[in-house]
Amino acid sequence: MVKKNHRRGQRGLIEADLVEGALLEIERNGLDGFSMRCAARAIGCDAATLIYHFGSKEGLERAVSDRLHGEIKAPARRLPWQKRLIALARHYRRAAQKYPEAFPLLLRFWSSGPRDLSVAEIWNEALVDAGLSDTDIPAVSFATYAAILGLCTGEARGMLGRPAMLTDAEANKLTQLPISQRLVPHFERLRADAVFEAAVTLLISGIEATYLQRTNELSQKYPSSRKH
Amino acid sequence: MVKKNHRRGQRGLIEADLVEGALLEIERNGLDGFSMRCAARAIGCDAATLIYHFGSKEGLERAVSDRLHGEIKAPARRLPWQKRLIALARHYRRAAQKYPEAFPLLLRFWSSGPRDLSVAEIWNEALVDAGLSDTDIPAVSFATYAAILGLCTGEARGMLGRPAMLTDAEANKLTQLPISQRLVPHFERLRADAVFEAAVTLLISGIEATYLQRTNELSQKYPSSRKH
DNA sequence: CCTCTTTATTCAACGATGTTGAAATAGCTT
DNA sequence: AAGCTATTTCAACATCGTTGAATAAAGAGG
Repeated sequence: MVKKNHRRGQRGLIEADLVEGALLEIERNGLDGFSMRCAARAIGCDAATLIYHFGSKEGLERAVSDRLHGEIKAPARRLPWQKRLIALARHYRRAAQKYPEAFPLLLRFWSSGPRDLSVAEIWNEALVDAGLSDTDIPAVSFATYAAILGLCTGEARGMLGRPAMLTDAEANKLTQLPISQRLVPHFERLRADAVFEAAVTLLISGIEATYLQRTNELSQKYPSSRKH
Repeated sequence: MVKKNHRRGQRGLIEADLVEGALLEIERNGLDGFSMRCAARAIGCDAATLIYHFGSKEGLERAVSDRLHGEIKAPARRLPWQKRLIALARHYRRAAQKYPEAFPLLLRFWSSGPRDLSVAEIWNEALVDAGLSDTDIPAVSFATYAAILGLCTGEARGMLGRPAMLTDAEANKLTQLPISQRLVPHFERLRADAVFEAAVTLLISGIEATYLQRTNELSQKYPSSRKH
């Protein structure tokens, strides 16, 4: 909460508080229900103040998105590239779990903030250390990043918490879909952790299989975790 | 356009036209600028009519999302599982290119419509034919689907069209990021096709490497495409 | 200490939005 | 023809994002 009617008219510095308040408000009211006026009231200022600092509602949301990128910590450089990518992915996932409502903003303002340049650097560096050529890296970097973001967004939106089927119409339709019907109990038993691990393993072993020789020493030293 | 002041009060059937009009309006005005009143005017009806049919703005958007799923055609079952997954992914990508503004709705209303149950069936069937066990499929299905959706959303949002860096502040920051700086020309030369191919190849060869024996006959008969 | 300038905040107002309840209308059934 | 029901419209409401003028605080220079 910013102190009101006190030391007004001073420079920046408190913008971080405004962003933090907006983030909190998004988590309280949802991304759709988020409004400048409610956020301003919760923070203790006027809606026009937020517009003054961030230009528009979109500007504020962009700032919140950038704030979320602050949750991503750089992994130790001595780690093998696989573990570095996994660490980054875990940070994104943790951010998605901590701020599920605001997380989709990352997909909306992808690569438009200053902070994610730093993340991209670490990401690309890991791919360099993996042995990929400079010409291959951009596509792989983009693809893996999109995959992780999509995955975390899906988990944040609660795509696998609830029972997949609810409506009667859907239940009826399900009887005509043999595979899906057979898999229902497995889908119900699905843990979010398993999905995340599967995705990360898929991506990393995909990189190894596609771009690296099988006998690569890194691949042997730190083999991608294989299911049982 | 629904005829106005003419044959009013008749049953359903034209709901598809309302959805189509809303989809067109979203593509014209963007997802953020999309409003019930504008859509209604473009369609030729009142905003309240849309609420009557879809319950709310969110209901209409959900219907549009379901309409988008209609763009996904089932691939021939005789194809090997890899080609089937690739075909599905291509359909999503085409939908993202055809309706870039509306496409993010798919991430928003993931697995809440009736149509995507059919898509899920095909998706899961491909994984069954790949030789995955029933216990492994849900996680892999979810992970790959999230990855494809994230990727197409990224492309639809235009994440790789424009030059990655614009601001002076960002350009300055870039000088301290050696890897990213070195990769800039490669990122500028990046084609969207390459990103998509890289992602799909990564996922499929990841599945093969993680869940299948190397000597699997399918993997030899239809090897995942390797870059040059 | 006063004054001037710059920066930050508030207030009132505007047009537009999503949604609602009552009223009106068209088609179907009897 | 009359009644019924499903559909559409209209008017109204509260709320939204944004703007421009007014105001207050802090810093600079004398």
